[in-house]
Amino acid sequence: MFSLLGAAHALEARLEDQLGQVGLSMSKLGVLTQLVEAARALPLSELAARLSCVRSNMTQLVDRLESDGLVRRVDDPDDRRSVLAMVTPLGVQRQVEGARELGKVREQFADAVPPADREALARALAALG
Amino acid sequence: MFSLLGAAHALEARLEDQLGQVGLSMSKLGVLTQLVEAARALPLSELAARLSCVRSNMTQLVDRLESDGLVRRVDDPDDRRSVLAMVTPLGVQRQVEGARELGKVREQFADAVPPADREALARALAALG
DNA sequence: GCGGTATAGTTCATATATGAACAGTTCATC
DNA sequence: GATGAACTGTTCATATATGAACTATACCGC
Repeated sequence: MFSLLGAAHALEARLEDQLGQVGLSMSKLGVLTQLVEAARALPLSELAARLSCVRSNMTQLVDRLESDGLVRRVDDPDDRRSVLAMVTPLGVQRQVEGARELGKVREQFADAVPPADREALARALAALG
Repeated sequence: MFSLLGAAHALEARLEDQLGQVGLSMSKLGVLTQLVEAARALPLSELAARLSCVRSNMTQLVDRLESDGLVRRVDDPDDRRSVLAMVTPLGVQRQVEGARELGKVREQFADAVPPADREALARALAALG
């Protein structure tokens, strides 16, 4: 159990480190990726739901993304309660860079797992979901 | 890669939840367990090293443990720079309760992994360490 | 239309973690 | 013995996350 937590911790550290080279974090990249994939501005609640976190967390995350210039808050014309997060051109560019860095880590990860154990690993992890 | 992160995240949530029932967190239980196992007061740096975190984190963690009444700060008679964390009787009691809750999660975890995949899982996780 | 309920985002308090900067202390070496 | 390097814990700023409390808005049933 603790090897799983340890491995995940080490992996997260490597991810944060790699993303740090383009000025991102896993959380920030997650938001940008959702916005890029949706190809439209999304309400903060929608983002919170997609990234499985509470709304107050998204408020702060978008605050930071906004002050990084990667996202802009826009009023929702259809619902005055709602605030949409819209990715900026710079944000799109960063998302691409972040995804590239993520890909590198993914490769290293794949290389590190003994090929014979991949299926069993996937199965065991799925059983824990 | 993301199933690993997801599984670890879910596991952590279950752990925190279970420990929450006795008023602890993984971090707090970690400190208490180190102190109980060492059977003596330990300097905060030593605790930080054992739990692989930075010293400033330990300062805050011990602050919270102290206000919970589970730990006391004591001057180190041999080194005036050093501050020792000493577990209180209540802290010892909590550690026992926390370890019991941890054991429950460990059992659930073991039960969830298909027996045939255990070795491969261990091997794969070790390769990622 | 009104009233109650649900939803959206924010704010606040809190927990966990990092890293930089700082003050006091120890220690090796000259 | 003085000096400088190394170490101790703390403080501060920051990032990430949760959950409770709050305001404004939307919507449902009557």
